[in-house]
Amino acid sequence: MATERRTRTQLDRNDWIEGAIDVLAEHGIAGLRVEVLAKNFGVTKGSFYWHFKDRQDLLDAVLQLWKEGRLRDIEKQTTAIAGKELAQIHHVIDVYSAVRNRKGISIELAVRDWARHDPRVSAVVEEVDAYRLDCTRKLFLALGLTDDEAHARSILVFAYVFGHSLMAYDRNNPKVTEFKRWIAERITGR
Amino acid sequence: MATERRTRTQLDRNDWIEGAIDVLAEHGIAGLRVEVLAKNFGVTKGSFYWHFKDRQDLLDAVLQLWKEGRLRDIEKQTTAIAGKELAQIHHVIDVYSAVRNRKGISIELAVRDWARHDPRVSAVVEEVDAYRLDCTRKLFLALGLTDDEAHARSILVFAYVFGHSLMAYDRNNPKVTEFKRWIAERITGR
DNA sequence: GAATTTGCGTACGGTACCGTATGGAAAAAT
DNA sequence: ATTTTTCCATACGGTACCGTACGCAAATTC
Repeated sequence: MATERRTRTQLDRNDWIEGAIDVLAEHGIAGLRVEVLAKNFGVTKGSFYWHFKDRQDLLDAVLQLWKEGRLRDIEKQTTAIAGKELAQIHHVIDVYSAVRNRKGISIELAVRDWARHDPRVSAVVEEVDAYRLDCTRKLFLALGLTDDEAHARSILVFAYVFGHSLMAYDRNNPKVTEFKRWIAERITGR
Repeated sequence: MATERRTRTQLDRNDWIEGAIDVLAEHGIAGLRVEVLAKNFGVTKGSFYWHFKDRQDLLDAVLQLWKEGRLRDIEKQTTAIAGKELAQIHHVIDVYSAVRNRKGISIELAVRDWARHDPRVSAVVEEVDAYRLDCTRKLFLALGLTDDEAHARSILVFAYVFGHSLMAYDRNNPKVTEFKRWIAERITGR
């Protein structure tokens, strides 16, 4: 009998931000409205405006949390045991383009679309991109590649990963796994 | 003295659709509102609702026009003189990721974002993707590659192209042209 | 040249939001 | 046990849309 909201303690700022990221992933930045978000939580916006100055305040917080999370994640995904750098790069490609990571991909695409209409967001995405490229480049450098080649390959890694998630090609193709494997080897140079 | 609208003959359905595509490229599907579009043309929405049943009617027309244009374009860009297939693939990569083609890229990204929230749009994008992959695969096949490898490389071509346009990395890097060249060669296998 | 059709303006009701003001219950502090 | 603070509901005014009803002038047909 609707005890969920009753037992559930009150919402704090972080709950709102995480809920907002869910909505962002599902409906994009345009669908991230405070009244909709409040309805999702089963409360009214009276609650929202207690925790946040206005909608922009929430958006700023969402962006900040996303940025921190992405920076921490790429750092974690690219720390390799010495001698295992190649496997680590394959791991990065796999993790960032994984079918299991649907929500992560949705968030990524939603933020990038958001960035196309907001320079502040664009700046953050640039920062994250730069760091991702940097981390990945280090792995290539450890493999003995030149700086330029390591840079180019890093760009290819992420361009492929995000481009792939953007495409709506034969997902149910049985050979998809083979193709992905083949492509990954082509990108890393084996 | 504002003769533009006076000398300019009345708007027909196609004018509205093309204007809509401009707005779509700049503000995304969420920013494509009929009152805004009307204001862009310097008319009221009374005009719009004469040419269109409702907003969805316009969106359908936009999607249809986009689809036809993309199908025609990829066909045109991938018809190669015998023996010049490799150069043609490089041409495709160049054209679809070109900096000059900013508007085209904006439209592409806007449509793909639109597709993420509308299955009808998603279906069309899938169609276009499939045709693009098919056309490009034929070029690789002409180079003597196996069907699987031609398929995988085609996926890589477009994943890279769209992924690259999605990324906000060092655009003002002087070495960008070199990197793009290097990557293109890596994708085509030289 | 009167009648019609075409293309658009004006005016309206309705919806979905944003942000504010205010009140009030429950929890925490005193 | 009051008082205070926390957290949320209610109610409101305002904006930006959508779609419809209707009017009207210019172009077209008769």
